[in-house]
Amino acid sequence: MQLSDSYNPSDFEEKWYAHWENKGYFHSEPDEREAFSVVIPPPNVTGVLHMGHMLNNTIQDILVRKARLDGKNACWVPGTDHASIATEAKVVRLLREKGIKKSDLTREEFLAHAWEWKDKYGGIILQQLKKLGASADWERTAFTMDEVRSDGVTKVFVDLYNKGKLYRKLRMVNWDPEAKTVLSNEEVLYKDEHSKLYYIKYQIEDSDEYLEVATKRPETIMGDTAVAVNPKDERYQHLKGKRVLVPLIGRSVPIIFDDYVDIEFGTGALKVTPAHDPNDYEIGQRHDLEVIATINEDGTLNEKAQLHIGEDRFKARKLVSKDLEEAGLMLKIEDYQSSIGRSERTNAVVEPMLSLQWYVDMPSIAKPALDAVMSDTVQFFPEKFKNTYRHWMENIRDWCISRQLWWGHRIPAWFYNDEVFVAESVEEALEQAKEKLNNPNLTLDDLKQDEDVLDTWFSSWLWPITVFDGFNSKEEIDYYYPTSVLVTGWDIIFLWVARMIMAGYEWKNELPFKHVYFTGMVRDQKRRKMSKSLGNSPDALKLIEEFGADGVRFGMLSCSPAGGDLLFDDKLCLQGKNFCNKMWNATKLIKGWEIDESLTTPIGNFEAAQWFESRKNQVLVEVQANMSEYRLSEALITIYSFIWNDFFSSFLEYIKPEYQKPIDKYSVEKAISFYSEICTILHPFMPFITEELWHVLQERKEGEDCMMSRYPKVGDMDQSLLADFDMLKDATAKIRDVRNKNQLKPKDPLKVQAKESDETLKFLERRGAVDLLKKMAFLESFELTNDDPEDTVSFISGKSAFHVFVEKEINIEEELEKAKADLKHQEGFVTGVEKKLSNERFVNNAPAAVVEKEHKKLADGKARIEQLKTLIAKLSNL
RNA sequence: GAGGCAUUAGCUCAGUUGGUUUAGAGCACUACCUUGACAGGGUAGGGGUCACUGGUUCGAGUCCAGUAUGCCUCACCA
Repeated sequence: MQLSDSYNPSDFEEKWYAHWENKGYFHSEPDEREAFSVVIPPPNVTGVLHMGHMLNNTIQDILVRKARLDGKNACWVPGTDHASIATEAKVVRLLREKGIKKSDLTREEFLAHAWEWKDKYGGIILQQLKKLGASADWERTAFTMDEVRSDGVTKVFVDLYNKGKLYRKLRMVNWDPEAKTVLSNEEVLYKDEHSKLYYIKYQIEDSDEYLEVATKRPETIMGDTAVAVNPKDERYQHLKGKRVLVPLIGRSVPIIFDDYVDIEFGTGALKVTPAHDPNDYEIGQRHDLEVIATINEDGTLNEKAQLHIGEDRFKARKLVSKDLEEAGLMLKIEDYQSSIGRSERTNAVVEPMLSLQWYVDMPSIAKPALDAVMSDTVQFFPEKFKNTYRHWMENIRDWCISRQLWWGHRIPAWFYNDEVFVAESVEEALEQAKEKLNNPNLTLDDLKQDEDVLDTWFSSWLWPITVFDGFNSKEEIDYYYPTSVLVTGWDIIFLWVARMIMAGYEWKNELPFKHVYFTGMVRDQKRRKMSKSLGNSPDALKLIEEFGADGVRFGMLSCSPAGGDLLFDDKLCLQGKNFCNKMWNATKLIKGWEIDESLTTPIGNFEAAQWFESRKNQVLVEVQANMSEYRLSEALITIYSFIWNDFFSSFLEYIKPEYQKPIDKYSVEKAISFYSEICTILHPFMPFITEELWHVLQERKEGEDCMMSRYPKVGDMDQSLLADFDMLKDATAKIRDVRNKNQLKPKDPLKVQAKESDETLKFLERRGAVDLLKKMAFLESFELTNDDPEDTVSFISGKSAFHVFVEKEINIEEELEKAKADLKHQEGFVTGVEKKLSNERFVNNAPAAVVEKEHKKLADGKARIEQLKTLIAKLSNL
């Protein structure tokens, strides 16, 4: 394959993705290999790709591709969820634009529209994931509302009901007046917002006295059915048995005494509106108060409010406030900060309402799930989320799962008058009804199915089971379950992660995944969460267009510690793209070399290859350690600097022939085989460029693709060789520095002598490394000496002095100063070590290896000091 | 109100169960380098008393306690 002149990702990214897909590389079937399975956190079917998805799916792809390269049977199941509220809202809006009102449609008609929309636009996000390189098994694409997944939902609902872990109850709920549905606690987001505290006078019945009450919500006073004070409150003892009149409407309500009331807060008197406040409702229950609901499902006041009927609750607040002022009943209005709950999906202020809903008894299923995480059976990365998880699980509350919507799984419960029958089908429900009611004449028409659907999460929590058809067949679920790792954001730890673990234990009696990797939240440079409304989120597809998928993947990953925030910056993608460009050019260099088979391999090249092999093994160990702890960012940086520094800057420079001279065959073959291994090592992170270069580097057989290659195994590391090459690198850098500081040309040949020592003697024996030092530092000679030559610029490498003969006036002052500073540093170092070693308790208590290391540090330090002192003496005499 | 997490170079972060030549990386910065794979580049360099105060230990960026600052989660008083 030919290489074009410059790196241009759009030239080949689509080509390779199509190639992989056509070859069926993404598809997995159970076999005898070890399985590595991952289920995608199903994105909302209405969604489009944003930065969070990019990060999350890049990470999954890295893990899956790595597992594949390790020879595992990798299976990444993609799919979407039906996003009840969001999708229904979207479809309602689209219909409205066409002039169709939802209320004019039957349920069936509406659902037909919704499905039409879903089939046409749903799942765009999955197509977008392909641009990112996601190696998901598209043949397995699942949807929470398809047949298999729906079937699981029904089975689970019926099962929980039969086990007595699911029930229907009248309760104060979180109502979303915009979506006109109830929400679970987890779908309500609380934030401090500015509001006002209104101080209102309630006249005491048959008296001129007033009782002052503070409230945030004057528009609810028409629903008041009592005013409460604390029984210990001295101020109100005389009001026992008295009643007050609700302002504006004049209803007479009792003054009640309840411990709940805080004497310190406000006026110490609380208006009680049982229909519209959870705490008031409980007080109402205790005191047997009337419940007067004054607010409609859509947040407007109803006729029970008597005033401002039909007005929205916020407008009504202003109107009632004005009424009160006009009536002289408003004492004062204070600014006030308080926590306001809003719907996660619609952002509407949640209205507490009394409503009959279905609930799952969570405490009854939570324990195994809590234990699994606390014992690390299910392991969290990072670990700190165990705390959050435990806290929630130990205080878990029942889960409200019904929703007043049409788009979703309809609740499998049928009513006959007040009797309810829960079954997998209406026929079964009918059988139950006939038996229970002892009425064989009942027909299907007599039963009326619950109108509501289930919370979307009630299908998502089964995802790791249902994507493998785990409620119906054994083959796949036994092979792929439990899945290997779940990659998701910590923001849905309760909404999704905890519930999946509970479902896993409830129905599979087993964990759903072994590891959970919590990604960070993608934020902008000002640490703001990226959001549509702020407009601070870059267009994901445009980014890919600009930097290439590999560049974007690099950018996302190079700054994403697990669980921490990710401060996204375009520049990181640019760095990724530049890295690709560098790899491209290095390939051009290698492919441009002319091979002369008659040339013998220089010993330097030979040793360089041996060194690189050892260095590679070091890196592999490091990468493996990082990957196994999900330190992906570090793994990538390790690989990045290995490629750039060790392979390009060192190895290729070591073996590079002189300009326009040919190279020996061995060196090129080594370069190509190393580069191929590098492609495999980097492939999980940057799949496209590595596949492209893999094929450019050498002709490959059909099916011999980088994506399906094998990850290199860790081999031996020659520590002595590595040490010699460290000296080579260090000495080269320092000689170059001498050139820089003395304005010597990079290629003026220099003479260098090193003081004879055990390490320099050893280095000299490494003939190839010596050759390379001469080559890299442009030396005309390098030899050992026992003298301390004059007229040289000197430095210390390791513990040995190196002398560079510069044919130039030396700035003695500067050299002396530098040497003295270095000496001071070294002396401080040695003093520290000596102190340690003179401490008997250290020598006696520390492990032998540590003590020995300290001895070596001391000896090396002393050797350096000696060299420096000699150098200083020499300079001082000049 | 309860709990959690953080504080390391100008910025963003590593520092893997306390011991690897008295703290690392990327970006940013400085100097020099441009007809040679690559200026989307090369070569080298400067920059940190690891928030503060005590303690444990032979040894602390790493463990403990307290202080300060910041962030987050949960539960909430109208």
